[in-house]
Amino acid sequence: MTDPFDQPDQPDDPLRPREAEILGRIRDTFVEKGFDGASMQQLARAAGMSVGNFYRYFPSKAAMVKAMIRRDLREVEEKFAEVLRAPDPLVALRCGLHSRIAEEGCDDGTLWAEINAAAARKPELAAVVDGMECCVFGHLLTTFARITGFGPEETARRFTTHAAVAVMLVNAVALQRKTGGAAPQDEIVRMIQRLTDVLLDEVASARAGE
Amino acid sequence: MTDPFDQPDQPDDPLRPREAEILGRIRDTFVEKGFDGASMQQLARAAGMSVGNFYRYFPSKAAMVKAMIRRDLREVEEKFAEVLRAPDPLVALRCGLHSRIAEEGCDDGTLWAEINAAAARKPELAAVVDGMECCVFGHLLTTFARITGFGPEETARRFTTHAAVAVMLVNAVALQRKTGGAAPQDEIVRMIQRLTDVLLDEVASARAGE
DNA sequence: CTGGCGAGAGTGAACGCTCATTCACTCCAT
DNA sequence: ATGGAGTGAATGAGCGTTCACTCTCGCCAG
Repeated sequence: MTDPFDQPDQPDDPLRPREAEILGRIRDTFVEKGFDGASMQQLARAAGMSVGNFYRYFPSKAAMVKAMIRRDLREVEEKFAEVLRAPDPLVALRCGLHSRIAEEGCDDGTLWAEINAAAARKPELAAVVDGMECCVFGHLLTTFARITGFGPEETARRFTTHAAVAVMLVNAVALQRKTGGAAPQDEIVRMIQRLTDVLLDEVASARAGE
Repeated sequence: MTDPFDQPDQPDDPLRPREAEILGRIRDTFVEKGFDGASMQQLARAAGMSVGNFYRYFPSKAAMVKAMIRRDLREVEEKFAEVLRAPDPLVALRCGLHSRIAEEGCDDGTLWAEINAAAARKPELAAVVDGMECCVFGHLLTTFARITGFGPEETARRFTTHAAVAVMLVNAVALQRKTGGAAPQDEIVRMIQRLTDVLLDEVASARAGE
């Protein structure tokens, strides 16, 4: 637990291609077996290599999850950058949220549920997850600021809760297990999208100087 | 996996007091270590007894979770019965949902996240969780029917999605890990309550014969 | 009153197994 | 020949599960 290898925690380390490839290969194993359930030998086999060699790339399960989260975060940041570049950020954000909610149905959700559950008891994971959420928060608030015309601190004062709840809604869809068929998935998606619209409308209707 | 001991799966078996007491003692261990993370010897120690004796009460971890879920379900059914007895079921339901959302902050959430993650890969658990959700669904729809005056099948046709999303919102609050302080918990709670109100208002505004 | 008996609660060492982690080793391109 | 990539047997800790055992009652025959 002393983690002497943990120094290269620079948020900008570029995740070399080999690591990324391995991450892609072991994903399914994590989804199927869970964080505690997946053994290092199973993960190594899934990655197509021996245990010993596997340790050269990821010294622990936590390290893998960290890498996964960092990779996902990178994608999300890309999306936010696009939104800010768009001519109408409100429309772009709404559209981005909608498609994120619609996509989230796949087993991304299972993986995320697993990571969240694991984070609840491994503090080092919790730190990474918190870092990610905090970062998403920041981007969301920046976008809100652009939309409303408020300054950063005024935006934070008014809309931090909106941002938090928006994140929760996206997570909620992701975490939803496939219910036996009680309600059709696409209708649920549409309704959640409508609820996010309620939040965005509140933000948009508070434009500065109106 | 043959589960010959599983016959007493009658949904109405009364969960004898000793089992209930043990459940109360091991709860925290499950919360701290997770489903796979908590070992039988740890759980037995938490229950204040030896491993051997522990097996006399719960032949597997899944059995414990089943018992926990059944106990929770019993409480929820009690609440729904109250709502239906109330003079104005809409008000009672709204109030019940609100307080459920407000209470859900404690580590109930962690436990539920754990159970959900575990259910994603242990089919026998998934069955129990599905059973519970399905049951909650049913009660919610019954209440909706009472509120609107529609028949059961018409209510289901119109409002199954509303029920599903309401359940999701409650879960979302429960699953929320304590974020470092990005947004104050009570404001988030209030906003989620407002979103459930959006759903309930839609249901209520569709009263039959208006 | 008493002695013995059986049932239920409780014990913890022991079994076979899987796990995370290490390490002496081999390849092979440079 | 050097060093990075890769191997897989070995180690020891910890796991779920079992089982032979003890302890403590209440009960009834004598």
